[in-house]
Amino acid sequence: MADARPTKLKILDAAEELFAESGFAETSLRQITKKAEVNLASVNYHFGSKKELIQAVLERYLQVLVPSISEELLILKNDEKIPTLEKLFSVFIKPVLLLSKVRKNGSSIFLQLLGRGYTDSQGHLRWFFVTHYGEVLETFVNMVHEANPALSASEIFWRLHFTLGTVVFTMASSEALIDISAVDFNEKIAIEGVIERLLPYIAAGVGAPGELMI
Amino acid sequence: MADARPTKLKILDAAEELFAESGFAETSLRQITKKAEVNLASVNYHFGSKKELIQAVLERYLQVLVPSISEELLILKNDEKIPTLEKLFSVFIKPVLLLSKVRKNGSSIFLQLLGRGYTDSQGHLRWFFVTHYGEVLETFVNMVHEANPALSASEIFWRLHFTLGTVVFTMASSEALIDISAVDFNEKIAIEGVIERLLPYIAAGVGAPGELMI
DNA sequence: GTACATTTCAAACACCCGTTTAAAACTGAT
DNA sequence: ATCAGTTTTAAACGGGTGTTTGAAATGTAC
Repeated sequence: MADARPTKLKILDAAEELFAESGFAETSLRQITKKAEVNLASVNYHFGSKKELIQAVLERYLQVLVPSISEELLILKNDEKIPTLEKLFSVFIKPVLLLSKVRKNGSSIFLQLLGRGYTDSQGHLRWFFVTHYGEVLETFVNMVHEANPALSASEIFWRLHFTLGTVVFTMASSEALIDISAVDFNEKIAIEGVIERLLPYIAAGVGAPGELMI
Repeated sequence: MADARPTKLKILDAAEELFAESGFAETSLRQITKKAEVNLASVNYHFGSKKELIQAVLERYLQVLVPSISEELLILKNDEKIPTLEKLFSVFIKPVLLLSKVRKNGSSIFLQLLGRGYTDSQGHLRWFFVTHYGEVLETFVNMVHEANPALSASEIFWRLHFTLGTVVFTMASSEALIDISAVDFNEKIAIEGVIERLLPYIAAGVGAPGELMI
């Protein structure tokens, strides 16, 4: 039974799994093409370079995800009430979970890729993110500010970066964490469970009072 | 003017800076020995392997840091009152800031190294941490539970990992974040400033109410 | 000053990487 | 069946990696 998928797809599918598992730098084109059962040179033929393959892997998800998030943000924005932080962060949940319909384990893989993208100091990815999808991000930041006007712009900047760290780090190691949780606490949770636990944490963190006396 | 430091020290000093800057995997022994102005082979002669060099770099800090944290934890533990989460997390501040007396920019370098240690999926480091310094960690987790008994052990596990993610991610990229903050908000802050902003965030996150209805 | 142990050094080793090449195989239209 | 365009293939290229080697240099004790 031969695999009918076109080579380009086989490469993308194999690459995203390996990237999510081990990171971008640590995954070689030889591993990818072996898993995809295609020739080594086909990566450069179809994508040009490894860099462009990484971007193609991410773009396949972002093309679905970002418009969907953007849409939900607009709905919230057109409400008469200013949304709470919880509601605001919840905007990401449905679109992310929807990714699992696009591809098996899509949500989990994408979040792991996102984590890798930020931790594997691949400079070109930061640039890629903001130039392609910076607009939605800006809208979101503005709405966070509206939801919590007591905070200065600088404080929001820092807290959103703390939040990014939480999300990205958790998701990059989510498989290991889920395993530990299953063994140590007899709790079998899925990616939805992780998100469920994450939300109150980050909402409380971003919404914390401004100053702390030690 | 010849450099009088012994070769082993020269290597450690050069290595920690490059590791903090670019990560462990991304830093080659050739870069390190060039910066240290020593022969390439001397790393293997003095440390055995790159892996052991990485551990030696971290151990130099942990040897100072962990006993100091352990001591502060004991003081809190012997108090009659159960400490708040803020007080509990503050336990790390003084010991970490003290590292800058041991070596120039020690606090910042160590925190960046810690970040790299967790994100550069160097598996052997996780093992190294828990086998060498797991005891203090356990004490700390127990005290967090006492400070917030409403949370289940599993919830504490997750929230402390979220916190680790925040700290580690922030510190791994702290230089870039401090730069952005300086340019975008005209705010010149140092590592102490980052910690100051981090504390209320993680205290609020860990102390957040247990469940959230969406 | 000679003998011994430690440390330094340049060179080579074996291996893995991303990329390129040019020929071969396969397409689909005429 | 022929031809042009696309895709696949094996092999090689140039370069970087951590590590090892064996000789040279240095340090130390008698």
